[in-house]
Amino acid sequence: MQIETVTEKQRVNAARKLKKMFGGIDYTNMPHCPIRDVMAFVSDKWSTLIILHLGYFPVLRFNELKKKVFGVSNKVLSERLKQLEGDGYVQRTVYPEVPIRVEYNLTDFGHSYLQKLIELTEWAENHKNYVINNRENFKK
Amino acid sequence: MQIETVTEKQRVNAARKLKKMFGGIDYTNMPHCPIRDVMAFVSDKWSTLIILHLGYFPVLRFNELKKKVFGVSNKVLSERLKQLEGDGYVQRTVYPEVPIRVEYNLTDFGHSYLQKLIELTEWAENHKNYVINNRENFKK
DNA sequence: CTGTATCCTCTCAGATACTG
DNA sequence: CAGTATCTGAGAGGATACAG
Repeated sequence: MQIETVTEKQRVNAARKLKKMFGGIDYTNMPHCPIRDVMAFVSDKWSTLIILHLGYFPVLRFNELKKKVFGVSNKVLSERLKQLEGDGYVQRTVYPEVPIRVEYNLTDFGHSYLQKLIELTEWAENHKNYVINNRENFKK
Repeated sequence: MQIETVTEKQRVNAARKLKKMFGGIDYTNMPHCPIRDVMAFVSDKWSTLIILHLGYFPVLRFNELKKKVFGVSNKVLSERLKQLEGDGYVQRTVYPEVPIRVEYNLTDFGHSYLQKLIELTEWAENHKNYVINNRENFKK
């Protein structure tokens, strides 16, 4: 697979942004690092899967999500949905019928995040084989 | 904080990409989902921190990394570096001096990934306060 | 200096049963 | 249907000591 070259201009730009990110960090006294908070929140497998699925299926109910997001347990799905709702990514709508019906969909903010997530997923898809290849050769 | 609006065009585009991603998925028989593999590999806290640091400091030795990537243990740092090397993100160079010197730096592929990571981190930085705000209000 | 080996803790998540 | 409650196990990761 061909790896697209990162141009000099891109690298300079990256360096500038990194400097902005790292600039204020004091390694000797760092109760919590902003970058770290941010990465922790991005890096939850189930949350990202939930958001991607709600991107593809605009509205889903609890048990529909449970089927789509294969392998997730009641507990974790419930926890993550509450968290995603609390953070503003997901809207939860209750229809007080019998039996009760609850629908989930992305908010505008959720869609904004979805864009980033798709970009990342695309990148990963495109380079998956390259990584797998490397990994195989490295073992030898 | 102002959330930038996701345009209709962007949403349509996202839907198209999601369709491509989700299109081939059979929920009834899915030993492993490609999206999932991909997300798992993206979503390791220590790996992302290592890559971001190697983006900012072009070359780092083992113990330097250990100081910068605050809180990481020998074991985990060593594991992740081996993995990142094996996958092709990081180059490891040994100088057989006494005492031995080992240097780590990003490969071109690593820089390509770094670009994506920075974009994501920037997004997260920009929306951090919005999320924290939501979270506070949700508790009430 | 750059790791590896070992042990040990402790969280997270899966399974199951149950409730409004 | 949409979750909550409880229990349990696996496994990730921290601390420490040690090796090349």
